[in-house]
Amino acid sequence: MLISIDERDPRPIYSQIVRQIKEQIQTGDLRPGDELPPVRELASSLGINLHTVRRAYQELSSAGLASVRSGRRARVVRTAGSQKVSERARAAFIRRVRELSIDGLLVGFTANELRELVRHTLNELTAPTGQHNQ
Amino acid sequence: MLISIDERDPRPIYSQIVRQIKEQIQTGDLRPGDELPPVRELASSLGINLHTVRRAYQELSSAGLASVRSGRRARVVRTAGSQKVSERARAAFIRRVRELSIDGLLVGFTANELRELVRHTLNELTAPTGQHNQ
DNA sequence: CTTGGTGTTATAATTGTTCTATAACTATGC
DNA sequence: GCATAGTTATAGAACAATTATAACACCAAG
Repeated sequence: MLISIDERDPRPIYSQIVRQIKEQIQTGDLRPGDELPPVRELASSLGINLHTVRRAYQELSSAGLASVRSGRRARVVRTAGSQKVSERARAAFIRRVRELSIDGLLVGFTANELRELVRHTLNELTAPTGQHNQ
Repeated sequence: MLISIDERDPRPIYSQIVRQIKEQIQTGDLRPGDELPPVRELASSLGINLHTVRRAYQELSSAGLASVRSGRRARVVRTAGSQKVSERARAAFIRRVRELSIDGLLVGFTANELRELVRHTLNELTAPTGQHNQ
């Protein structure tokens, strides 16, 4: 489990953890059924409190990406990424896309550059290489 | 100046204001040189404190989108969107694109759906209609 | 059925952020 | 000078994030 905390990142620690685990799930570094480290273990290895890790696991659980249940180790859920998109989640996500697009344009990217950037990013994220699946 | 505050939105008020002004700049509702309302005026019209509005204006100023200087009205800066992308801003933005892409995939969108969503969003944002320019 | 490892719950204290409230200050334009 | 801006300085309330402790509940393995 490779997780690191960036002190300069203004985002909360639990959120950084969620982000990195999500990334590992998407890239295939974490596969369905894989165990996440125990909260105490990850906490002490990162030098943080167990509740901070717990909160991260809860977020993953709420997002339907991890199964955390008392007594058993937290695991990456088997159905990750294959669920149907709820209407609410869909609307929220579209808003995020719109906001990010606006920021990109205002920062100086052209629409074409943005389309290309997204295309490239998606290729990288969904390419068989690095997926570790099979 | 059409700004509204959503109590249910967990994001801070100043951040909601920034977001909406950015959007209006991008869509052309606010054009380079346009004046923003005085902090006290916008604050009272929204029923919030002047410092909250001030903070929003500061963020816009930091982002290079508004010129706010003592004694004069805050204005939308003329160079909005035409600046060169700094290497740091570029890297930060690419990270955001990657994160949003991962979230989209994990929520259940396909790569094609995401590309299409971005294409559609960018078209809407950069189409001549609604730009109010010229 | 006990034990060890796990997540969970409960409190509380600390720190930083957001928002409000007041008041005074400084800069600009007329 | 005066009115209209943004700015600075406190201060406090409310909330969020993090830490700290301790005990509790659940599960698998021996």
